Amino acid sequence: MPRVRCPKCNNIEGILKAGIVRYRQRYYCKKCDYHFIITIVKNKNNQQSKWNEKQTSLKDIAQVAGLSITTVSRALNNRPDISIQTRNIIRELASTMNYQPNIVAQSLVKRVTHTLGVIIPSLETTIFSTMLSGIHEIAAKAGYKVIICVSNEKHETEIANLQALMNNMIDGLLICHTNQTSSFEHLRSHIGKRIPIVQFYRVALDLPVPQILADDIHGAQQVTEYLIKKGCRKIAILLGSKSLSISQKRLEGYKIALQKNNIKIDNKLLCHIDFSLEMVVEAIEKWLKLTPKIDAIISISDKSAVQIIRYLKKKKINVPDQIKVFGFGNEFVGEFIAPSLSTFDTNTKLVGEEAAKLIIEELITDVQILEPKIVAGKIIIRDSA
Amino acid sequence: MPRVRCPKCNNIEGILKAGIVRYRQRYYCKKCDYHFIITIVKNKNNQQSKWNEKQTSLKDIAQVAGLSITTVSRALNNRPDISIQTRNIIRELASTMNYQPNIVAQSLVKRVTHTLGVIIPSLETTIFSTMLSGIHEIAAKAGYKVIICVSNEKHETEIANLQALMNNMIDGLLICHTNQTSSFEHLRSHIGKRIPIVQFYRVALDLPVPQILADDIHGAQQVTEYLIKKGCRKIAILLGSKSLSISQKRLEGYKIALQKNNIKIDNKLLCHIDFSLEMVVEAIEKWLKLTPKIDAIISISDKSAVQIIRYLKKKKINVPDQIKVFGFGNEFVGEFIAPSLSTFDTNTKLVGEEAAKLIIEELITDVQILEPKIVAGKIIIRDSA
DNA sequence: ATGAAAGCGCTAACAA
DNA sequence: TTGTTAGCGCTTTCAT
Repeated sequence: MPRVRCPKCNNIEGILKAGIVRYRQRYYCKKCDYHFIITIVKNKNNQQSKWNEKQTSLKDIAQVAGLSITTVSRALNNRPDISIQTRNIIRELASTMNYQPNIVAQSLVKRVTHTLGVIIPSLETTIFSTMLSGIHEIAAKAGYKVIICVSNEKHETEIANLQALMNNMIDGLLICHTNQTSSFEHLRSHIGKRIPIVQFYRVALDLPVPQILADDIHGAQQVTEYLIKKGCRKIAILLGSKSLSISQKRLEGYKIALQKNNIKIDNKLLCHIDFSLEMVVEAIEKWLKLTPKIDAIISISDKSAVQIIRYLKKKKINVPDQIKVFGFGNEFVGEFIAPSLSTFDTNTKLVGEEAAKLIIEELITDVQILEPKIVAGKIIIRDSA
Repeated sequence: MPRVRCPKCNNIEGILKAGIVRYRQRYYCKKCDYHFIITIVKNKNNQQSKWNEKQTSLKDIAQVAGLSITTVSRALNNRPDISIQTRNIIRELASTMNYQPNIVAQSLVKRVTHTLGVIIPSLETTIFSTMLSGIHEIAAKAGYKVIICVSNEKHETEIANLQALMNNMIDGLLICHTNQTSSFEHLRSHIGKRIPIVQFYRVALDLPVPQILADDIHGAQQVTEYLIKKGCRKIAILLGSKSLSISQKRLEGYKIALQKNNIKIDNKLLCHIDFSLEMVVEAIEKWLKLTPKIDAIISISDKSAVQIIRYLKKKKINVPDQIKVFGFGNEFVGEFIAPSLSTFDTNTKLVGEEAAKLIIEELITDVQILEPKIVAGKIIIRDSA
């Protein structure tokens, strides 16, 4: 029995348990023949009102129940080595005292936080928030919390975020790189360490880190082949940063399709941009000056594709008759623009889900799967092509 | 000096410091006349490789430096009461040993996690991810992390999320209620306790909890008045759940505008839905059967508004000539649909930013501002009205 | 079945 | 300027 002091004679010996009253242990002091119940000591410090509302801890419960902290912990954790009686008393007490375990303390001792860190380039782009949604959904199901860091497409912010997360806050990290990220040293120093990492969507292919990819090669290939079948021969393609898997792979798929159909690859038809409206416009203007005229544009994002369509409309260029336009991502807007946008649905939510599954799997089994996983997508034909 | 044991004679007394070699304290044992440097003890447990990569702790640094943990802590926290020399040694050592403070331990002792919890109904709706983006931006600037919980518009999930967050994980909570939330008991029990709460966008108006609102009344009023000015008299309005501030306030603004212009309020023109496409269609179909014919529809969201426009187009009803359509939210899609969507820009990102500012302010100053704060928006006129 | 004690990594009051 | 000690709330051996 833990040390209990008689409130009357202040004696510590000769204190006996004397039944339970309203879930509280009642005591009897032999020396002064006194019955008492230990009441929770209220914090009389009134300066900061909100700190009075201290969370009840195991200690508080233990004190009231007249049991040791250990026993209370065991009861609350459903350990077998405890009598059903005390277990029930403690659980009842915990609920009346509104006990909530302090998970920070739990994390410290267990060295597990059940929290996943996610670094994404933006929250205001549909594909990213959709992937995040997928991640969150799986994480929540598996009992993991999700803590987000937005890099705002800035490499330095990505590095800073990484730094900020790698201090025992998280059990695992999911990362989707910035558009400008071309060096991966910041990641390299964390590979194989305590915290598992998974790259998704935009990944560094040659890094020994598990990765989940959209089906970029096949997607781009399918789209390009479709356009060729429709008679296009001068197909321009708008890409993101050169160092990103997403650009590389889509370019690869594009090239495969052209080669298969014996169409020469024209570097003037390739353009790497960072997706600001100005750069989109700049790219189109450059393309429109070419002869022979281009007859199709594949855009790496639906948002840009939609802007392209609008620009072409303004220039009185008919879509799809003169130029066909194809997007990537199947965002909401594509269905509503006129002409409605043909696009490759990369299944972004599933990409997020798979990424979360992969890392949780690794956390549970401690097995790493380095083979990149590709999430299938599908081509969606609408009016713009 | 902390206890140092001579590796040769295993003696603990008579050990002297003997200079510093490569940032490490060198010792001299008087008894056996032996110089030594303490090396970090490697974990030889090879079962789980990744646990070998234990983070270096203050203790490790202290041991290597031959100083106490306290001193190391002080040096790393830039406390004034430390000699510049040791400070530099320790910092250098920390960086070579790649020290990262364990913020879980810090949180436990400081009782502050620098983490904000956010409960939102969805991540796949632009307004919510935009608000989240605003929250995150401000939080990041103030050095707070953000942990997200998605309620999926389910009341029970909201309750579960709340429960999951209220266990010392977070310093403050930002909540945007579910479409179906009508009882707020789950929140009530946390009001005034240790963790401050801020409601945003969709709030329970009568709860004594700080709140950030979009300018729903004025927004709806402005929109309605604009439509009236354009000659509309039978203006239908599509709303969300009755218990939400957002529906109530927008309805209020709508009614004010009608009353001001002596137009009788017709309950058949009001419709509360949950935003599934089916319900949108159902609502329109009901309205289209009315005589005299409706001449305008105000939708509580741009997404629904866009669906309305498409439906009307399909039914060969001219927008805006026969029926004008107005949305709320100024989402990306509105600019691209034909006819382009007139909308009330609720400035959602700013709503998020203000919510984050409010709670961080409260965390820092411990002052609560219960006066609801309204974030101004602006009406955007395009082709649909 | 229950309790004492150690320890997770860190901070802070008090000593020296 | 530095070290000792206690303690944050919890889990986990090891006794009993």
